[in-house]
Amino acid sequence: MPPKLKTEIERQQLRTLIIDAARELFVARGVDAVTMREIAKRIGYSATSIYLHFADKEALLRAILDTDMLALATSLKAIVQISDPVERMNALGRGYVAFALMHPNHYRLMFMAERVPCDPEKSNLQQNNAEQDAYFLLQTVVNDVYVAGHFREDLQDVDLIAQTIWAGMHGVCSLQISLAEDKWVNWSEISERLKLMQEVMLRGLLRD
Amino acid sequence: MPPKLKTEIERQQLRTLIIDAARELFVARGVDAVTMREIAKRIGYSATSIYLHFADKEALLRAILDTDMLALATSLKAIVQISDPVERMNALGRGYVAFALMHPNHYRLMFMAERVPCDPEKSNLQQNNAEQDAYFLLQTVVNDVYVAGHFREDLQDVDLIAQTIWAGMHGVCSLQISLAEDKWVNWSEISERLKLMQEVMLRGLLRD
DNA sequence: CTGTTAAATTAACAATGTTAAGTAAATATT
DNA sequence: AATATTTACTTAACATTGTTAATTTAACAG
Repeated sequence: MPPKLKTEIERQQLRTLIIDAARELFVARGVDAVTMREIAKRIGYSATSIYLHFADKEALLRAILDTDMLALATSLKAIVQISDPVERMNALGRGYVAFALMHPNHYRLMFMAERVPCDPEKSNLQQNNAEQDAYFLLQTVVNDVYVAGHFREDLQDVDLIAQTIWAGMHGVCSLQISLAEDKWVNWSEISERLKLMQEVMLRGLLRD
Repeated sequence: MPPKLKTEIERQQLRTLIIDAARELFVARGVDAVTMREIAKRIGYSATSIYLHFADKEALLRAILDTDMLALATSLKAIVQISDPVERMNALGRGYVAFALMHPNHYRLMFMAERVPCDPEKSNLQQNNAEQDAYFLLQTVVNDVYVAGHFREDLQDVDLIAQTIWAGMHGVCSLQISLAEDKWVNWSEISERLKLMQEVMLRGLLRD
């Protein structure tokens, strides 16, 4: 019962259907816990049909990650309107953390999983396009603060500063995502942990 | 061919043998990539024998994590000899990061994996014993700095400070472990990223 | 009308975590 | 000493998984 000869558009639609179904399941229960058969069933196809669109489960995951990276960049796009560079940088951090905590399982797949998430070679996203590349957006925003002369004078490496800010935000997010339920630690409120991390970053990086 | 009636000590030895073999394989290739049959083969038993000592693969992993947590605490034990509280806190951070980067796959299992790593109920480790509980050691060291009056005066919550320091160190370590090979980002040297994070933490948390 | 191709399916495989059933030796009981 | 039970293990077996091969059905081309 093959309804035959699909247009390129129809093929893309099915591809997207698979991606969306798979993402929903991956995010809800983790990549390893979701079977190809289950994804297929969800959209009314047999498991093997997925292999007509993706080489294997890994390739399917990569395609999902691509769209999630785009979603992150898109969710941060609006902050470029903020005129004060330091306030813009703060807003970027807040936006990043908001995305991470609102979509913890996406975030886990994107930045915490075993697989390397992004390779410009294998991605459809445009590197160094602020609308698609959140890291480039961070670089840009940090560079603006640098050019405005707000960082301490011994800090001259924009990449290094950006990566340190990222590490600080990522540390808060990933500890929360991995260990929030951990009974061993008496966790403070996530909002307080985030607030203190941002203060520490600003005090540590900016001129007095 | 059962060589029969083992003493409790012999049972413990076999248990440890399984744990050590499993850890070596898990660390080398990841939990999901290693099969129970493979672990068993490595020590000359059949796969089902493992189930006489561990309920399932998850329980085996938990037992491994317990011993790794102990290894972390043990590797940090020596820093308590440092008399200056701030220097002691610095050394703790350096030691933590050194452990993470020297044993990245252990670290991944301990703090980055999907499973909640520690629950005092299910662990054999003693919580609040600095020789077994690295988080307690961190709390203690941070508290010493607090009591010595070195933190900014608006910082009154030792747990919150400790968790923020942990987040900063964890951010550097986990980004490195997950994304060091990522071609998307032009990474600075890990040593520089670590150094800047420590500076930022100190400037951000301590009195001027 | 016939042959080729496209889009899907069902069958089949090897591998995996795990459980069930079996076996042989040491111990316990009579 | 003979038998029964327990212990420590093994082999068989199962259901599930990712994936490939073989098959089906329908649309299109000539």
